[in-house]
Amino acid sequence: MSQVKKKVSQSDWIEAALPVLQKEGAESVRIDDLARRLGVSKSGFYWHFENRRDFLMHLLDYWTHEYTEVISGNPEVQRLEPVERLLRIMEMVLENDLTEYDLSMRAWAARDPEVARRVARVYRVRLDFLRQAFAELGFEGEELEMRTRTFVCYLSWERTMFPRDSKKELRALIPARLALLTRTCS
Amino acid sequence: MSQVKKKVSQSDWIEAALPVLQKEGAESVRIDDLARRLGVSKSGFYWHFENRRDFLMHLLDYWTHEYTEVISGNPEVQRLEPVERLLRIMEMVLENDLTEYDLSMRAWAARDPEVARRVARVYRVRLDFLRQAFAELGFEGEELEMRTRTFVCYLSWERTMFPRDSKKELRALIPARLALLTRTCS
DNA sequence: GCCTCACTAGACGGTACCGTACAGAGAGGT
DNA sequence: ACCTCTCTGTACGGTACCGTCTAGTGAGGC
Repeated sequence: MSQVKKKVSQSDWIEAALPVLQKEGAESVRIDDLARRLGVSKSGFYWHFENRRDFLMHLLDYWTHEYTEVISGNPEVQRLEPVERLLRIMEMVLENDLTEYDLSMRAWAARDPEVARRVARVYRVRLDFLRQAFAELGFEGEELEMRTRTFVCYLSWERTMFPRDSKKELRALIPARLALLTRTCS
Repeated sequence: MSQVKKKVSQSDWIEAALPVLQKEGAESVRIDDLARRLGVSKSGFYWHFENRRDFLMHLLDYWTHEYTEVISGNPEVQRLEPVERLLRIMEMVLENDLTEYDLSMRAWAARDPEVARRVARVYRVRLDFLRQAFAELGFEGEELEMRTRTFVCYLSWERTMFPRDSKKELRALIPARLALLTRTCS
C-alpha cells in the first residue's frame, strides 16, 4: 500500500485533466471524476482553484504556453532560412503531437466567447509566424495569404483528419508538400 | 396569437436542434431546451424518438445526407473535367456553408465511437471523391495523396479557422489555390 | 509540545437534465 | 356520435454535477 502520501498539488489536478481535455473536450472535464482518479475527495480542488471555470482557464494557459510558444518563441527555429524553417516546423508539429488539443480547443472556443478570444490569439501568433516565412520567400498579396493559409490548415488538421495513419506515413508526405507550397513556377 | 396549431412534428424537433448542434455541439443539445423553444412540453419528443441518443443519430443522418451527398452524389459535378470539378467544389462548399457542422461533428466523434465510425465514413467518401479528380490529372503515389490531403484540409477547415473573413475574401483566394494544387512543374 | 499551513473526508443543498407515467385533446375517418 | 391515431401538459423519480460547509489530520517550523 503506497498510501504514505496523499497530498495532491495544483499541478496534479491539471495533469489529471489533460488527457480528458484532449480526448473528450473541456466540458467533459468533471471535478468529481478527477477526484476519483486521484483517489481523493474533491474538497482539495476548491482549495487550489476558485471554481471549475477558473480551473479550465489554467488548462487553457497551459496549452497556450506548451503548444505554441514552443515553436513561435523558439530562437533556434527563427534563425533558420525560410524553407528550412517550414520543414523544421512540420517535423516538430508531427513528432511532438503539437496539434493534439486543437480540436478540443476549437470546439470549446465555439461555445465560450472568452475562450474564443484566447484561442484566436494563439492562432494569430501561429499564422503570423508562418506568414513571415512565406513572405521571406518573396510571396505577397493573395498568393502569400493563400499559401500561408493552405499551410496552416494542413498543419493544424492533417493529424486529426487521418488519425489512423502512423507518423511514418505522414512524414513521407512532408518533402513533396514543402516543395509544392514553396516553389514558384508561373 | 398564432396558437391555432400546436402539433410539433419529428422534423420540427430536428430543425430546432440544428442551430444548437452547429454552434455548440451535440452534447449541448438539450431536450428540455428544445421543448422550451418550440413552446411545448417535452413529452411529444419521446413519441417521435426513443431517447436522446436516437434523436442525435437522426441529426447525424441528416448531416450525412445534406452535407456530403450534395456534392459526391451530384452527377452534374461528376461530369465536369477535373480542374473544373475542383473549382466547382470549392465554390459550392463556400457558397453553401458545407463545412458549418464539421467542427461539431469531429468533436462529437472524438468522444463517441459509433459517431466516429459514421463520421469517418463520410470523410472517406469525400476524400475518395477528391482523390479521383487529382488522379485524373495524372498524379499518383505520394504526390497524389499529398495533394488530395492538402486540398481536403483546406476545404474542410479554412472557413472554421477564419470565421471573420467574408465569403468574398475567401473566394478571392480560390483561383490561386486551384492553380497551385493542380499544376505540375517539376 | 504547540502552532500554523496545506490540505483532506464526508455530508449536504441546489440545479440541470433524462426519461417515464398518465390522463387527456383535437383532427379525421366511418 | 364514436373511435383511433397523434400528439399534448403536468408531475415525478433518478442521476450527475457543482459548489459549500465543517471538522479534522499530518508535516514542518519554533
